[in-house]
Amino acid sequence: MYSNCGFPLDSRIVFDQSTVKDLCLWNAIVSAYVRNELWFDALLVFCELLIACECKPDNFTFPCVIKACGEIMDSGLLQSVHGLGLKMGLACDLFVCNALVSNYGKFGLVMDAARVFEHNANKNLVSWNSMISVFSKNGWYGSSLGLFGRMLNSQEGMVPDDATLVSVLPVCAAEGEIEMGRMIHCIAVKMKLSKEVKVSNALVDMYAKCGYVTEAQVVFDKNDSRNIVSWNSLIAAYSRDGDVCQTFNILQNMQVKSSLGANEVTILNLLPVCLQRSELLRVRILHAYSLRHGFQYNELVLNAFITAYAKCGSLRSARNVFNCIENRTVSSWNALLGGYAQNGDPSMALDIYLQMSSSNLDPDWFSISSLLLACTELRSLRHGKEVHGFHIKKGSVTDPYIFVSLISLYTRCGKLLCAKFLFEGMEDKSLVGWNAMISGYSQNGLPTEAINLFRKLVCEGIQPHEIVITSVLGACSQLSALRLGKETHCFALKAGLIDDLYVGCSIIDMYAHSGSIKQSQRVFEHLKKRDVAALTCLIAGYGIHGCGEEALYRFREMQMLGLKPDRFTYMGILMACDHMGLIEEGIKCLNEMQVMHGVEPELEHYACVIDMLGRAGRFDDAVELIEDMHVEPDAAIWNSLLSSCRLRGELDLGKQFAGKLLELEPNKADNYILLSNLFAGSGKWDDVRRVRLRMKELGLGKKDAGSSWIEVKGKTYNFVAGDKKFLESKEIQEIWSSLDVGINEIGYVPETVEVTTS
DNA sequence: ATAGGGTTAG
Repeated sequence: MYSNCGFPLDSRIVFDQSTVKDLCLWNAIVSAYVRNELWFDALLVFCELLIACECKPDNFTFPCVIKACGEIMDSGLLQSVHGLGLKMGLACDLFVCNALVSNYGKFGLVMDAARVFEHNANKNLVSWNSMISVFSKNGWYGSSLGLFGRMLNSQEGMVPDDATLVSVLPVCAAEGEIEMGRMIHCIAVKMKLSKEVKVSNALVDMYAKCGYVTEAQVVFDKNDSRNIVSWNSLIAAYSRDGDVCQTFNILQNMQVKSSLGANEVTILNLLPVCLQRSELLRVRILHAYSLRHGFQYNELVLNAFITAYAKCGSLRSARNVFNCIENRTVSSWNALLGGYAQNGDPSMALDIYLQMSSSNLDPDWFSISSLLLACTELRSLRHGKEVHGFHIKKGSVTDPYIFVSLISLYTRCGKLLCAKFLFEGMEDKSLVGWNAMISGYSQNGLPTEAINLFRKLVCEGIQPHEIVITSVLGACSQLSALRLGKETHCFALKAGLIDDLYVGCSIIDMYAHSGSIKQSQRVFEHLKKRDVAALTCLIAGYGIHGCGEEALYRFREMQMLGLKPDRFTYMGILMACDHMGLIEEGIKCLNEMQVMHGVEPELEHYACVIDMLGRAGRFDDAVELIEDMHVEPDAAIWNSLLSSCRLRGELDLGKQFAGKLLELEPNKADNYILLSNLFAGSGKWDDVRRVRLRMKELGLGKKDAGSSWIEVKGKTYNFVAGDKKFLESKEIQEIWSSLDVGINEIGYVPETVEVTTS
């Protein structure tokens, strides 16, 4: 009697006072403890029962004990109890079997659960549901759906209930099995289960995870009984879709229409959609709300805030959240580590890793993955190799993420053979893996290899996605391979990937680099959505083609449309100005980028303007600008000034610039050649000899030979200066001679004083 | 029934 009132202590007294203890009494006390979640007490009484030997536990005792084993997370004990049950001949009992199945499942012992399930001769609905759920919760998705099918076709005529549907729907969600999901939706409607809150919520979740946000919304709208889980699922749907506005609209609706407040899960669903600087305020508001509601004790919430703050550009706030965590787990460290690695402070990421190791925590695969990203960003092969070594030492689990990160690390550090070795060793090469390798080739100036690998990918019957197309277009662009580029453009059209903004940009860029700015413009005009990046590509394209005016026009148009130019846009416009010698416009752009759009000029931006000034002979202005910069000038800047001095015969200034250049790059042959050409231009032959002697002393080889190539009927021909391979062909020689004559007639006088060593 | 952190691209 007491056992039902939540006073196990009282029932214990009654129990202890009884002189004759029958099984009924034992069972009452065991189940009282279980009901009150006093698992250890339940197990102790069970032991007492066994020791007392007065009576044998039955098919009511066992399920209680099995549940207790599951709750205290002791799989060994569970197995012992199972053995005992077998000995007592209870292993075939329906209730014992069902309890065993779900508790084996809890420990991930799926095979053991399945064995018990199959062994059970009289399965009821709970048996089927339990097994389906065990498969589903342990990631055995195929088996879960398979068993669901078996259940529908079973001879016992099993009819699924809400619990069944709620177990299989997450499987469809995880596997993106929209067809199966729809079928289950039909079953739910037919059986009048679709209005059950749990079923309806699971449906919303399933549609959302399969990418059908509208359908998720429809299911949500059709059901009037909603709880916080329903709202959370819908919020998650829009958040996953990256729709910031809708995500927060739903939140507002939830608060207004149903007067429900956000809980921890709501926050966890809201935060991932905040991944831009512009969402920082939202994160701060959510943070304040969370503090007010005591969510700061939830580890998941804190980690999510660290990530969100980092993504929104406030690494300081991310750090503050982290500092407030009392019991830091590997996950908390990982959140911070990833925050620094992904958001522009890779060296801090390495620092965090050291701190993490010294606080006795063992980095896991997530940590390694972030570390590799940091090393890649830093182009630090040394650190990268260390991390790789550490990963191998840890047992080197073949995690696809790690593989891809390693490939990316090695390609970014120019070690393509290492990358290729890893790529070929990948068991199932993911699309991302293919892309890492393809873009690796492309980034290292090996566009032909990139395209060949892409062909291989298509031949293997893999369907490429937007990102791969972007990489391939980048390779085409480098080759100026118009035909190949067009082919890729068509491929993207056919594959329906053309509406992606990145793809659009790459196509514009590819046509511009392949000599067809008209095509770039046409592609741009046909874009469904024009963003900053697309306009930037077009502006840069105009720059390449010497259309400075058009570039400036588009640049103004962009601002009128209310689009904010970014650092890439400024790079494009400055290069266009540089190309056309539009110095004043260039200087104006440089001056306004910080003031008007908050884009801080980087070295490349300065380099462009300095190059312009140098070409115009305004060396004083150039030097003044260098002194004003808040960054140290790099070799490229001195190189460009030195080149300008050579063209203008500015010997003394040139020598100064050369000094700076050689300080930074003392071992590059090209720099010495440039200096020697400066001397040659002024007839200082002694100095020329001196420079060349110095080169010999330093053991510097020849300058890289300049080369050019052209695509004719799909075949690419390479030309290197001094190459006799093609010039032997009579036709080419004849054309060349006539060009030579023509160019002289217009007044071109070739410069012959330069001395090259090639 | 809803719940995190990592990989590829300009």
